[in-house]
Amino acid sequence: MTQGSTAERSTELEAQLKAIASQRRLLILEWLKDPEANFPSREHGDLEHGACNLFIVERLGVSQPAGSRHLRILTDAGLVIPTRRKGWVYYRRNEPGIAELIARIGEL
Amino acid sequence: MTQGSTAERSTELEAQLKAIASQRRLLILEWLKDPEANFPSREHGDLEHGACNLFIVERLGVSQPAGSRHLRILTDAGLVIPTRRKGWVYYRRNEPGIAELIARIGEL
DNA sequence: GAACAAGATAGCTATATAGCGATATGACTC
DNA sequence: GAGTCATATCGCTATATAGCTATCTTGTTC
Repeated sequence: MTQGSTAERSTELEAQLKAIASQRRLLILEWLKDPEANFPSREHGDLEHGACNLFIVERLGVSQPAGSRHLRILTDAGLVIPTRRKGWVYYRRNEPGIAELIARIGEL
Repeated sequence: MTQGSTAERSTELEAQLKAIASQRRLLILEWLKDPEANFPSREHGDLEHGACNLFIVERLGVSQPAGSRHLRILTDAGLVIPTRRKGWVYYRRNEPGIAELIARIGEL
């Protein structure tokens, strides 16, 4: 059984809903739809893996720790995927995860 | 213009997401899919208008004020519709509102 | 219109969330 | 392997949310 109980699934859904119930995190998800358009390239090919944490934090206009936590909440909810490369962490949308959340909300 | 600004719409979306990012409120919406099955009838024909506040509070297992606030949050978010009748308030799902929210989340 | 009952609001406490600055961790670079 | 830079975590404060009891408001009934 890779599937949790109903209660666990409910709690997970609640966590995912809380993850997107934030203006800043909605913005992050929106920006990550098109990293090339929304963020500078740190080096050739970076944007394949999404946007550098550094630029997300900067664009959010919050402190680095605050941005880091928003990204952690999105990561824990399975909505973005971090990729470590060189000294940086790049974040991209987890499209299957997002699609699954949308499907579950569709059952409301 | 009946439509608010983008910022207002975003804030409204955030409020709606926060409204459903709660186990208790998700339960209320679920129960209201079938008031007849989930709640006793207060008098003939009541359930057309949804479930009586009283029974929702009781089934939630929280105090009356706590239940009242949950219902207010759902009402403010446009997800349920209250109907006052005799001494009671009945709540039913606002299906168009829920559908609109689902559609907006689908754009995530 | 007096009595009563349902629901909303007020005032409070406890917990959760979001922000910050400071610091620890981890990974490149030399 | 020492230094440095990006990111994560810690410790704190401020605000938001959720619960309670007590009380106010409102609508119904007699």
